[in-house]
Order: sequence, then C-alpha cells, then structure tokens
Amino acid sequence: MDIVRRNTDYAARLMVHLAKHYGNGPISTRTAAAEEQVPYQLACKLMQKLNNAKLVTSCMGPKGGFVLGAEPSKISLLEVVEVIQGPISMNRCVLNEDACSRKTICTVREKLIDLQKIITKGLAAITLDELTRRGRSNRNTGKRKRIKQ
Amino acid sequence: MDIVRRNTDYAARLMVHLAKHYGNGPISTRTAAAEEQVPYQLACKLMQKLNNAKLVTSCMGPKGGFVLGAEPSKISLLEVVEVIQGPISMNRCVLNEDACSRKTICTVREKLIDLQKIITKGLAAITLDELTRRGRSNRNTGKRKRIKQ
DNA sequence: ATCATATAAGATAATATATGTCTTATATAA
DNA sequence: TTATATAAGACATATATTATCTTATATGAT
Ligand code: SF4
Ligand code: SF4
Repeated sequence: MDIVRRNTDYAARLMVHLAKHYGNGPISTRTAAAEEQVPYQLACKLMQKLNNAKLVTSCMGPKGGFVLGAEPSKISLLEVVEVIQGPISMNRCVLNEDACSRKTICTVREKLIDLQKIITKGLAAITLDELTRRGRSNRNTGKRKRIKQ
Repeated sequence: MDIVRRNTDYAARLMVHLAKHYGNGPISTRTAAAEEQVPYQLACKLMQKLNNAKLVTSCMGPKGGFVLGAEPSKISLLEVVEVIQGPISMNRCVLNEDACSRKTICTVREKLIDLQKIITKGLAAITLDELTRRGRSNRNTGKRKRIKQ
C-alpha cells in the first residue's frame, strides 16, 4: 500500500491544476478532472472535502467551479494529504496514545515518532507553488541529471 | 492506514525478542509469541517469512526454534519491514516506473522520491541492536539528526 | 420565471488489502 | 517411537479504499 493513496494523488493533481490557473477565476471540476485524468465523480467528492477544509472555495452555478482558498505558496502537500486521507501515521501507537499496551516498555515507538516528524515536515515543505513550476523546480537540489543526449 | 502495519509490528517485536536472547540458542516461536503478545499462529507465518529471507535461521524439533540470521547490530528495522510488508512506497509511481502515464509531466513524483529515500534511510539506520537497549537509548538528548547518506 | 450548468451530499457497490485461523505435513532430539 | 516444534498453504474474516449512482441545491444566463 502506498503512503500517498490514489485519491490523495488525484486531489493533489486537481490542486496543482487550480494553482496553475490561480487568479483566473473559478475552474470547473469537470475541466480540471478531464485535464488531470481524474474520474469526474470522484473529483467532485474530493473537491467537497477540500472545500470543507477551506483549501478551496466553491462557486456554484454556471461558469462556477473552485478557486484555491489561499495563494499557492501558502498551501502545502501535507494539507492536501491530511484532508483527503487523514494524518500521516507511522504506527497506530504514534497518534493514538492508548492503541498499544506495550507503549511504556516499547523501544520502537520513539524511533517511529522521530521518523514520522521527518516525513510530516518533508510534506509540509512542499507547496503547490513549487509544484506548478516544471523542469526548474529541482535546480537547487544539486541533482541535475537529465542532460539530453 | 499506518505505514508500519500490524504484522510488521508483530514481526519487529519477535525480532527484538530474538535479539535480546541472541547467543542463548534457539527461541521457540511459542514462547516468543507469548512474551511479545503476538497471536501464535500469526507468529508462525511471520517467522516463516523471516526465515525465507534469511533474517532468522530455523532449528526444527524439540528444543528448537529460531535464531537471528546475523548479529543484532547487522539487522535493521527496514529489513523486517521489507520482508513482511514489502518495500516502502511513497506512491505507486515511485517503485513501478510505468504505473502512471503522467510520470514525464509530473512535478510531484520527484518530490515523493526524495521523501521516500529519507524514510528508507531512516528505517535502515535503526538496528535490532539499539532496539534491545531499554531506557532512553538516545542518551545524547534527543538530537539524533545525521541520517547517513 | 425557466433552464442549463455546476456543486453538495450521501448511499451504495465493487475492489483490494490485511489479518486471523485452521489443517496437514515434516523434521529432529530425546 | 514419541513429543515437540517448524513448514506450508488453504481458508475465512475484517477492514479500508476506490468507484459509481442518485437526488438535491445553488446560480448565472436566456
Ligand atoms: S509494540 Fe511499540 S511500536 Fe508497536 S504498536 Fe506497541 S508501542 Fe507502538
Ligand atoms: S500523477 Fe505524478 S505523483 Fe501521481 S502517480 Fe502519476 S507520476 Fe506519480
């Protein structure tokens, strides 16, 4: 099972789509879903969730659609993940204090808590803003492979 | 759904148990399962998987059981995770090159690949060895950064 | 006012995955 | 030979995710 689930991936695509068109008025779910290859009915449900969480704002009626709830640079991938699939959980004992009776004698738990923090911070650092920038977004990671032959 | 699944958690407990008794001959699954509060039949299946992966060695017959396949300091939590639940996958496109047709135009994928590497390295850095040491194993006051590249 | 378009909400079905249990076979020390 | 323990895999159950379907509601345009 993937950490980022399919629906979350769909939602991320839709959010990036909105980010790309930020400032140009509402984008209908139908067109966003079509362009981002997300099943339309599913897209509707996902947009509802995002709307409830105020990550987007709905505009009903013809010529309606959704607009980002904030600037692309203010919305992180972590927020999308948490809205769609809930918080990241390294193990059941990490979020739920009394999920495991062995908590007090367990040596693994603390390690997993540390790791979870790292993951969460990593996702929080990815903004929609940078996800709209194609090709040049990883210029400062020292990674540059992809030199065309 | 938790990143570390229940069966993996069980397996980790069993492995830590074996690590605690490393050098004292084989430990039967029955006693390990009882002490670590793992359903016996499930424990058998998990030990089989660990055995196939050479993380433990089986000794059949009475007074038999399992012994770690290597020193506790040589076995990481990552290995246990991968044997029981398969490799960590941030998203389906990360491991499976052709899981998504959008791969070439996707800005999210590279970010997730980076994150996955961090998680994997984090799990690989946790050895059974340190999981046997109880009572605040991070004596250097919680500042465990430096995940080795 | 009416209509076409688009969101809102939630029930339901279909899949996929994970977990737990059971049965039978096999190896080996005592 | 026997008691103990692993080996292997079928089977059943539980849970979670994904997809679809239906009905209701809001709103701009005609
Ligand atoms: S055994 Fe430890 S790591 Fe596993 S669920 Fe319990 S407290 Fe968490
Ligand atoms: S859209 Fe991007 S991140 Fe999502 S599965 Fe496809 S390649 Fe991976």
